[in-house]
Amino acid sequence: MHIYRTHNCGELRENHVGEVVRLSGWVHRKRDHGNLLFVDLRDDFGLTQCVIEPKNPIFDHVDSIAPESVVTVTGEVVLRDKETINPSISTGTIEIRIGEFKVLSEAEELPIPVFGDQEYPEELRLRHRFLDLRRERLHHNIKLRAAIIEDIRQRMTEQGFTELQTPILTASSPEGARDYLVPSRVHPGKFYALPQAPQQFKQLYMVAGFDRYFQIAPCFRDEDARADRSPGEFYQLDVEMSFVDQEDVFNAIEPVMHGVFQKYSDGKEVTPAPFPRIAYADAMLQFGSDKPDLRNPLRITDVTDAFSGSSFKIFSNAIEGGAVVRAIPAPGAEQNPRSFFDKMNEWARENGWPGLGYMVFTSGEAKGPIGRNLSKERIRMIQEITSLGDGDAVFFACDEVKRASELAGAARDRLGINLNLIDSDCFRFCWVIDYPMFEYDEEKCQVVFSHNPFSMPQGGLDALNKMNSTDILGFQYDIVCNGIELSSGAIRNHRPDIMYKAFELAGYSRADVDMRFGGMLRALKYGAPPHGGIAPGIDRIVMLLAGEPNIREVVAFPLNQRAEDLLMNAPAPVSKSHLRELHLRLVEASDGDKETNS
RNA sequence: GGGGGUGUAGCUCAGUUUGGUUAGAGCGUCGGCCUGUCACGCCGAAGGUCGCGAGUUCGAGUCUCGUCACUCCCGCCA
Repeated sequence: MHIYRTHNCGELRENHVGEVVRLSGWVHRKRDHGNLLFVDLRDDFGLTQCVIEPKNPIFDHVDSIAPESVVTVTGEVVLRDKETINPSISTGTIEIRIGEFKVLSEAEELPIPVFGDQEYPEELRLRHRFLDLRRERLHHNIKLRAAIIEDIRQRMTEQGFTELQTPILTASSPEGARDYLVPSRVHPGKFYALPQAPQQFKQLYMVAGFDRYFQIAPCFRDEDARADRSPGEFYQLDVEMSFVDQEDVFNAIEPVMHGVFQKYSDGKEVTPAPFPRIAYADAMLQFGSDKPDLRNPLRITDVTDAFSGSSFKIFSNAIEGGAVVRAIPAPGAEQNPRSFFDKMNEWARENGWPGLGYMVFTSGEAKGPIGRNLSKERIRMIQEITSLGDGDAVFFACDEVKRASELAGAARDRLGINLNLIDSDCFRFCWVIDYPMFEYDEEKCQVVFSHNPFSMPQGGLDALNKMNSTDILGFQYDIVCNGIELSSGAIRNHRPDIMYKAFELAGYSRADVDMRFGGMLRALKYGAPPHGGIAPGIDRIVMLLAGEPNIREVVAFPLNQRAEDLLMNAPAPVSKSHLRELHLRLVEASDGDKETNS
């Protein structure tokens, strides 16, 4: 008989009755009836009930074992009585009569129990992650993550993608997020950087003639955390394809995303391919966001014309000053008390907006302070544009374009929740396309890349030469699911002449570009195929499918919000000799330093 | 860097609004009882720097100020 086990804890059935078996696992739970003791034994595969009676000489030994100790149980599989069958576990028709009981590893009193679904503080959970990972929720999430990654690999491979590796120690990238730096021992004063994404390497693979690349790639960015953003590191399904246009990328990715979500969505409806495509400008208008949540049926409309030159002076004056008015519908909201509408306005003001006007349509009239100041024709115009009528209400966001969009988008989210309009039982995908290539940075007072500088501008060199730079669109796209941005992607700029021109518009000289992107440019000068790709975030995909509100719930060993590893104690100070070897000297931060740095 | 929330037993939380006797409950732990449980049940016990510091007061878990930790958001994330 094997020293540890003949079966696992989720394996035994009625057909094993009569066999003497050996199981090893954790003591999940004990139920002591005085003259009868039940021990639930748990491993990765399941739970098996073991039982012992006091006439057995080892009863006291078994009785005294602490929960979560690791033990080996040897004994006969016996059938349970009909009335003691437990249908909620796979091994519920049998139990093991304990013959031998060996303790492999005793557990001390637990800082967090493994049994039960009580919530515990995250700090405690992170410090004892190995215990938290034993618990059902995290254990399930991590196994789900593994299954999803395996499934993605299979789907990508089947579609003719080749899984290729890229370096972890590489060069700092001048655009984008803050890098994690690694000092070089061999080259005093010089540093490697961890890749923010394998962006340039995957393009180099295309140039090297590998037609379709993918990788479950680690990415490192030194940025502050959010609920859906792990600090430090995260994983992307990194994809790049040769000789493709935007539609080819969509056609390659849609079946993978749809397939994975369909398989692991637990019956929830998934948007069938092709996913809706929404132009960036339309997304900003209709959803007030570049990551529209299509589960929310509300659509924002522009009603500036209905207020322009009207006697509702607050809006008409603002419009003369360049403002727009966006309407957020609240269908069926008429029955709500006045406080419902006032609270929305209050919320907008609390968040720094001038306010949120509203109108309630009832028995052919528009009630509310705005309705009284507006002519019948204008009210009819608003009803027409918003497709609203009696019984409905509408909110108005009046501000300059960007801020009005933002407010309308936030109000749309809020109304969707308050009016209970969100269908939570589905995964709604869309593509957001036609991103502007450049935008004007108010602080820097110059045109900057609004997305990925390596993207191909729509219209190519012609557009860069002739168009107003902020009007130029890029072959850039995002894939969004339930309001969460899963990925950005683009058709890349594979032409050095177009690259120089694009960077020139963003204020880089030819010499700048040569210095910063020399490797990439050199590659493009010796025959580069047109190519493009995308990189959906693995952690966010798992988060959506696991139904978790926080990305740390689907990462086995996450850093906390301040980018610390509480289990391994990182980051940590290093010895002087270690620093010396790397040609580093620590500088105490004085007050003066702090001021000049901040 | 900024804003919000939280901080009371090992853990989850009540008590803070309106300052007033010995700060409570559940889970866990420990002890006792219990032959069919699977969130076993019953009885009992131990367990507290009310995050920390200062202040107001005859008196502070409760009020004020400061500070720290965690978390959510803004900034940031080509």
